[in-house]
Amino acid sequence: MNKVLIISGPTATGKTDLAIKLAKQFNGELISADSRQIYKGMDIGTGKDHSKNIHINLIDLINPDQSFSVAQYRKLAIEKIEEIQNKGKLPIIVGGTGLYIDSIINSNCETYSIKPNHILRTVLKHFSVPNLQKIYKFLNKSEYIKLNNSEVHNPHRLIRKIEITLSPKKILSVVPNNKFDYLHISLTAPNDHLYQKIDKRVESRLKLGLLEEINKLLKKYTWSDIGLNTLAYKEFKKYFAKSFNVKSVKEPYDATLKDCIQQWKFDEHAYARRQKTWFKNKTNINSFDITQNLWEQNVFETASEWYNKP
RNA sequence: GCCGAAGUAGCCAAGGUGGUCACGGCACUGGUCUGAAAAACCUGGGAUGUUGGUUCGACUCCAACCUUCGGCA
Repeated sequence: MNKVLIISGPTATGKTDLAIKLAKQFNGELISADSRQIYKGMDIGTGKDHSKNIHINLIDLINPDQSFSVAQYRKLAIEKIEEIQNKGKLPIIVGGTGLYIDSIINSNCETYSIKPNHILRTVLKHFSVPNLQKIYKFLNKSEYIKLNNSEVHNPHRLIRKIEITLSPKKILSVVPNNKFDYLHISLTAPNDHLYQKIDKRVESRLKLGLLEEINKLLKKYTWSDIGLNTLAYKEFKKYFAKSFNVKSVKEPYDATLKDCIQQWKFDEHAYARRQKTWFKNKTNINSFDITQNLWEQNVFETASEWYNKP
């Protein structure tokens, strides 16, 4: 048995709920593909709101001040998939981090074998984008001219390209290409529908005590810690800078708090759009619009057919 | 009712001695992507309150009207 079921889609489409139902149906076990739920202590903002008696793998892995990357995720996820398969169960990957999902099923990227060069990154971090462009152009002109307009202005990507070029390991070790028999189900919905759901969820997360959670995190961590550069947290930086003793959300909201909340909503909308773009253009995806009738029934039919096929 | 100020995209907002119908930001839209991805980047559409007047030509000047804000009644 080499099957893996994948449930993806933009935020607020009900991926986890669906995955839990499918897990019951097909004797499955969940693996998260979520780049933020890996952080311990960041629960309300990242939406770890599933019931306690559902076990989800690959969440709560590290503290918000620790770094993590897709290459590490890939390794852990593949190990976990095999472990679950060996138990005779169906691994179900569920999450909205498209890059993480792709690292499992489209593992054609040999650069995963090139580790970050922290010294280099620390230096390059201070360079302007035009200077990074010059450096990369100097090092590898033929690759440089292939960069598209968005890549060439993206400092992260330029630094990584430089890092790869300078890596002593010129002949890249071949990353084993894991060929799982996977079914990729992706949920989607029109933007307006998602925005409404997102806005409601924002309000409910505030009521659940998001601000208290942030307060608690700030006792151990700072805004410059990488984990706090996350939707639902970073927007409140302004508010916490202003008032240190935030106890709870009181209505009517203070003006600064109101701005933070509005910004959070907008950021979530933009995030959902980016996710849709990512999944829209992937091949081999079965897409289901959750505003259509019978979508869930259709998902179960598709999944059953795939699951029962030898 | 009177006096003053202001009316530029869904919101905030720049501008000029009248001259290719107008800077930005947010929102919204589409896209990029492989060891930071809830990140970081790229792209697109949309506007001069209304009606007249002056002028070769007005968003810019003038008048009236409408609306908003402040002050006085």
